[in-house]
Amino acid sequence: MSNIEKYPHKTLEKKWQEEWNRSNVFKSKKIGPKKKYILEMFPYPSGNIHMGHVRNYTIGDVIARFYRSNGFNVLHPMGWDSFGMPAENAAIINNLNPNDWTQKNISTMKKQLKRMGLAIDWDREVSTCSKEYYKHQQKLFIEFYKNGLVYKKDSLVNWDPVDKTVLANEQVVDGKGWRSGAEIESKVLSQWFLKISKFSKELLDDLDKLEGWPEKVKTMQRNWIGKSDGCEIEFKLEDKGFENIKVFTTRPETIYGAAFLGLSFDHPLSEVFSDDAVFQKFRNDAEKISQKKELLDKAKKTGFFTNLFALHPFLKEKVPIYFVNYVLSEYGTGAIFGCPAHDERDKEFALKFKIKYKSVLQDQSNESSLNSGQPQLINSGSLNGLSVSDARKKIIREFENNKSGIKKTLYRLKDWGVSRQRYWGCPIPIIYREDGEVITVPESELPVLLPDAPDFKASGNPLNQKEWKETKCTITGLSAIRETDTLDTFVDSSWYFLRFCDPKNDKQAFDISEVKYWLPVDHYIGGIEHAILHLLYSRFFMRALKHCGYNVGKEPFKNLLTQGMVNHETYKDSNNIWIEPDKVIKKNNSYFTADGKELKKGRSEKMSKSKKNTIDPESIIELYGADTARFFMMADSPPERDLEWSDEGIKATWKFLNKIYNHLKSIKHKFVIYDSIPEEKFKEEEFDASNQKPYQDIIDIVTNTTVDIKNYRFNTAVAKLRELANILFKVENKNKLLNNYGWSIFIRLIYPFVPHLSEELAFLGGLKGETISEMPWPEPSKNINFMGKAPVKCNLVIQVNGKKKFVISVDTNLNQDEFLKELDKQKPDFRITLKVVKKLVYIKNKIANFVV
RNA sequence: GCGCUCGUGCUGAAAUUGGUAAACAGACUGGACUUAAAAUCCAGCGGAACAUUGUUCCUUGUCGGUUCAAGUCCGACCGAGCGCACCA
Repeated sequence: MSNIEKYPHKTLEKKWQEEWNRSNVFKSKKIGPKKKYILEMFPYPSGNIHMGHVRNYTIGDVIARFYRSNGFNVLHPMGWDSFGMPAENAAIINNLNPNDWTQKNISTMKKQLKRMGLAIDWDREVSTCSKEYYKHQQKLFIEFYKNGLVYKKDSLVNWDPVDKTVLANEQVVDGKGWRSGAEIESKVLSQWFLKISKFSKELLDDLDKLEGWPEKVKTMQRNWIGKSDGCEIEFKLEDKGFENIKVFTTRPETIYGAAFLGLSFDHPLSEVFSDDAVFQKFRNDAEKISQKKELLDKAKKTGFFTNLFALHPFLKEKVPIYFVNYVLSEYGTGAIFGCPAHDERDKEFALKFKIKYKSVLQDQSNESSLNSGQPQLINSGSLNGLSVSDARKKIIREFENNKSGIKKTLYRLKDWGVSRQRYWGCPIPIIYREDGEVITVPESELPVLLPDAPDFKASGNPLNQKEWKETKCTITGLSAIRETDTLDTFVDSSWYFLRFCDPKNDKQAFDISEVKYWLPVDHYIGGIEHAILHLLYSRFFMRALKHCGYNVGKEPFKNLLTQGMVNHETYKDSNNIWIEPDKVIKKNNSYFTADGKELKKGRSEKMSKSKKNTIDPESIIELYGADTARFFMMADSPPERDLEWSDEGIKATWKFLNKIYNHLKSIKHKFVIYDSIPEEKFKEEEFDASNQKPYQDIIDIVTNTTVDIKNYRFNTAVAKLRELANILFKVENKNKLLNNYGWSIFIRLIYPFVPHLSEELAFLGGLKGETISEMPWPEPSKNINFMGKAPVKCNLVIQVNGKKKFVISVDTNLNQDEFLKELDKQKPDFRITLKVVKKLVYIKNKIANFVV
């Protein structure tokens, strides 16, 4: 057995968790102007926490504890995104009640989170599946409805055949369900929509103001909203018996190159051909490929000629009209003008149908266009000789003058379909009366509760049953049917950060003064996978609330940190079956199972059950303690990058903490609370020049660690803390006072990362009646003038022609002449060997470059 | 095709405003302690050359540019990851 004591992480962590609980030190108070709202994306209660949670919540906790120590009122709450399909699926498979299943998971995961030692105000806990929460959500839905932000319409929807529900566009990834992975089918259903498209412009423009968001997330949202500046052009038909055809284009200046019109298969004009068998064949094929991404990618351009012609708005020419299979019905007007000379798709189509076309832009390789730097318009009437941007401006004016076109901006963002044909979600508070009226449930009758004991044996939506859906309108007494769809769970998470500000309010979703005080969330931490889903919906909700008259800000999250995944090595056997890494035996770069079968080592991938490379946080906390797990999570990689899990890494982290604990115990350190410049204290003892450097280092580390944490650079903050420990191990016996001071600073700086150990070390060092959690952060300071004595020495790099030659140690703040004198003293030969010096660049305290 | 992010040792990585490249770790190697192992402690750890333990040179994907000075700024190219995409 080892001769040093293993540090008692279990008893120690339990002790401090109980102490924090007892003193209720993390309760949020609404006093004074300085606040910080720290939030991590709340978890879905799936059963147990995983390493991704550990990383997410540790990052948030470090930030929360840091700002609390820095004198801010911190709101750091936790809740549960507790509606959703896994509960229902578990219920169907194991014949459980979804609510029981969910509550059990919440209580397990709450215990696990508490063991991590998070500084959370648990009094503010919310759970989206509780009627106290969804009651307010129903009220908000009704308000949105009354303010024109909710509507119902028949629409072609994304149908997930595995989860048996509709998905929003954002939830379909590469044609597959984001959760089930099933091929998504198209289906017409009557659906509820939230009018997110009303705010397309704002949602896009305001991204520029979100300075605290990663560029990547903003780009993803920009792409998703998809703005196109262009022009809507109206073509008259040669045969007066038909309506004009509107097309949308972002390149109106190429109008003189228009060789045909292309319509989508379901364009209104298609009705004319409903009896035409050839057209029907085309239409069926086009419809099919539009529904499956794989078909779409492979499909060749094809079409159907209508034998109709449109008139070119400027040329007296006829333009043939085709139905084509590559124009989307839901974008723009579902019609385009084809310009084969300058569009690859139109070119492919024109070649196939032998449509004649001409170029309207100078060839890029042509000499005259090279001279001017940009191509000019040709064959384009009044536009000839203009650049693309000038021609565009001019042609839009001409369209608007002869009333054949209008400038227009389109957005790709569509309204948010929120109907889900599932039981375990928030009921939509709408009833359909027998007289045909659709009305909202009166406020006094809210919440519309889910039935307690649903019957999952019958197929389809359990709400779609007589006992629950049949009701009466209390105003008219007429009988009515309840809406049986429930809301998408992304609605639940679109306002939970508002509810945390005032979680117990029974009368309203939140009190505006509470929200005004706490919002926006100052630091929001979560996975990149919500870049366009949850984060866009939440931004929409704020604007929707504002539209309904709530005096809330526009942006919910001021700073966003998207943390990377936790990865772990993977192995497969010869049958491509995943093997747990801890069952792998390594021999000279080859890998085997216990019974000798050779394995292939795969890439390090995100921990997942299917790849069998997960590590259970509970067992890690059991073995090494929460502090070790937390410290390891923050130590190696920057938070936004992926983190590689390694058994050696976690072990080495534990060794470091163990070493600190045993060392401080053995030297019987005394915890002291000097502020940043404790010079008077130090005067009491002899304090010679040998202590100057370590003292300076301690001060620098306070400053730099503080800056690092503020900027999310936790890995470098940890490196500096290790550096400080290394310095203090060396300093140890030279000066007791400096040593105590250094370790006391260390204990306070390491507090956000390993709070239990920090508290315990201060306690062992004699801190009584107060805890580190209640103590202010050591104040970073600048320009330390050491004990009023001579300024400190510094290293000066001597370069010749920009290349380092050597380093000398000199007094700080020398001017150039003083420096040269000092240089000659230390290296008498150096300047002689240089011969001719053309130039000397001298930067105080940093560098001297001799150019020869 | 369009956009974003990023290329640094064996590995994770570090390097305020351009100013000592590789901090802090992991793995590895050697040594001390031990009957032995573990634990712990000490030392080494980008490459090359000359030389016998110090000196010189090279090194941040490639090529070029700006500068006294470039991992950092600019341009082109190569490569990786992610997002969007028949969006007119």
